[in-house]
Amino acid sequence: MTTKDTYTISDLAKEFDVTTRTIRFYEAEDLLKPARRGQTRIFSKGDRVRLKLILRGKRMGFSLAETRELFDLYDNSLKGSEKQLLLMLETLARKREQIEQQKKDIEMMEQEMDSAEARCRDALAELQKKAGRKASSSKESKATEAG
Amino acid sequence: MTTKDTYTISDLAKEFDVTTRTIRFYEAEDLLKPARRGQTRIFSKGDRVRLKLILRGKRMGFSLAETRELFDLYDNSLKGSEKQLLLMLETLARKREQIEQQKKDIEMMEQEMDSAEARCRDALAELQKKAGRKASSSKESKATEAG
DNA sequence: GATAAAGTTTACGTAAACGTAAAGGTGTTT
DNA sequence: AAACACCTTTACGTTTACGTAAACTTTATC
Repeated sequence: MTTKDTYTISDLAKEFDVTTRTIRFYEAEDLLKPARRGQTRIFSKGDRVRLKLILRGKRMGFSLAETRELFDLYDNSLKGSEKQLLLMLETLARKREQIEQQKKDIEMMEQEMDSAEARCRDALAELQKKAGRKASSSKESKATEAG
Repeated sequence: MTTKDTYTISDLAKEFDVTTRTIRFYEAEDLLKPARRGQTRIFSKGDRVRLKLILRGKRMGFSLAETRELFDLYDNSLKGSEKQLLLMLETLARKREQIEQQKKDIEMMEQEMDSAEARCRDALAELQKKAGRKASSSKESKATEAG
């Protein structure tokens, strides 16, 4: 085998930098369904992937309910009646719109961060110019130009 | 003037589909600082932009605290000591990393949605093929091919 | 076989982000 | 001036997503 194929709760907690409480909470919310050996939870590779997806959802601003909805989509994309499948396609379409909005949001935020950073660097340069004049009036001065 | 240049609280609430309670909450959290005429809040164009930014932050999964931090960056990008400005640049860099991660997250999620949608459509086609056979055995059948 | 380390359940606590309701001021329109 | 719409503050309630602590069992190790 390439890697381990089962994990303890603290294995995953360490790997993904969450607490065991968090992982147990996700199980209580039916987002994870680890096997048991006696009382002890045993996580499979699939469980590990699930956890990774939950945390990705969090980074994207999804609630656990939304992530659960996505899991249902993935899990049931082969089952269900025609009506169910059509509903799923609609849900997928809505999620796609949401993602498209996020992309726009990200673009705009990047532009604003660019401009904030530019202003910030200008202000810094200004400060250093003043400091430079002060230094040259008391001692020596270096080149004014910067690469 | 091109558009209105002041707004009531319910103007903004309607435009952005939030409650007035939400807007008042943002003011209490110092994310908005509307003017007052007597007791009544009067929102400027700047306030309106702020609100838009807050809601964009929400869509991106930012907490109000994170959004406030960004506001501070924008507002203070021209002020502060050299040390402060350098700290701001670091904060900006961290935000950029966060955004980069989000882009990756979005890409992967899109791939998964593609595959979920494909499976979904396959399952649908399968169902319709069966329905087609059933129909043809009792009555007539239409073309099997789909555009 | 003691004891420490990691696992478990149960249960109360908490921060964030509002919802909801009460009680009242302002203003305008019929 | 009565009624209605919209504004305000104050304050307690609610949901989500865990944190924290207590009490207990199972597993590893010396």
